[in-house]
Amino acid sequence: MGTQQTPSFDPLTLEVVDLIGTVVARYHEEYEDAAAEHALTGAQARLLSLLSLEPLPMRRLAQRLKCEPSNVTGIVDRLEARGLAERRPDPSDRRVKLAAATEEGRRVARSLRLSLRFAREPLATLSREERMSLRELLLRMLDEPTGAGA
Amino acid sequence: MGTQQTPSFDPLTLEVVDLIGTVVARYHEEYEDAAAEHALTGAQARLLSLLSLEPLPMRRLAQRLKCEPSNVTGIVDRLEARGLAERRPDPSDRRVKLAAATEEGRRVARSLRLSLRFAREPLATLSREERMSLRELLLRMLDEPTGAGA
DNA sequence: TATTGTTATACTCTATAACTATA
DNA sequence: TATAGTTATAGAGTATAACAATA
Repeated sequence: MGTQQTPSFDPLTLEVVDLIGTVVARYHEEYEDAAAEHALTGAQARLLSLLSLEPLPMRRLAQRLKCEPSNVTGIVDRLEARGLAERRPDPSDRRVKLAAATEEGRRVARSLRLSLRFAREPLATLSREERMSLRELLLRMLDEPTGAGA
Repeated sequence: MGTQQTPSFDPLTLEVVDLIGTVVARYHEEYEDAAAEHALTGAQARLLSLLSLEPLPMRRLAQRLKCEPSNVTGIVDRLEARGLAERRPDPSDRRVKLAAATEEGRRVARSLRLSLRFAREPLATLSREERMSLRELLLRMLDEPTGAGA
């Protein structure tokens, strides 16, 4: 509306925001590449990575992936068709289906994790002390839940 | 190949990588939300943001967005249908079409940029000195082009 | 002959709404 | 009645291949 209130957009902040944007772009690129190397889409890779830790109800998967439950059906379908995931009944609630990674699925997930070069290369140039600094700064950044609004 | 070389996956590095993943997720979420508030998809928002700086050939847009040129056709089509972008001939090469943001498109792009809360809120908790430290660390991280490979 | 942009095609992801089977 | 998962549908992004216009 009309006059903007100039929200702390000083040059330094803008530069840092831009750098974060670059990190985000790089991260995504490498994640998609790593997924593609395993013939997985990004969504499939993310879902399989979740399942490699523990079986989860379809509903929970949707929450984790921040998408509608109907989408999870299709993604799990495709992983299941390739033998990377399976559906199991939940003994305590017969409405629930637990999605779980197969042994092959866990193997692929581990391979995917290891192929994420982002983990070693960019951070490899940082010393242990610098990594600790970075950890602190990122923690501070992510601290407030969603911002106190106005 | 074969035996993995255990790429410096110490606890600290893993934690930092995880934090970066969280930042990436948060950034994307907020970007998508900001785009949706303007009735734009993420891809449309990214393309429009590029055009708000300068007109670009379709081919260049594809390179910037890291996608195939055929996809750009559709995205620009949708922006054009809403009066946010337009195609112009390139005087120097009649094969080329320059995509450009309309005045309305630039207005939306600016509004989008301002609504990216990620710029102020997470960084607002950091002092100027801390922001400078963060900038240095991020620059160091992004320094090496793509990793020296093997 | 090579390049630019487009079209046609197919697949995946996405949200919405309606459906089923449980609870 | 409420919830979990699915299906059906439609829109958008994506890559591939083939095409017209231009270089």
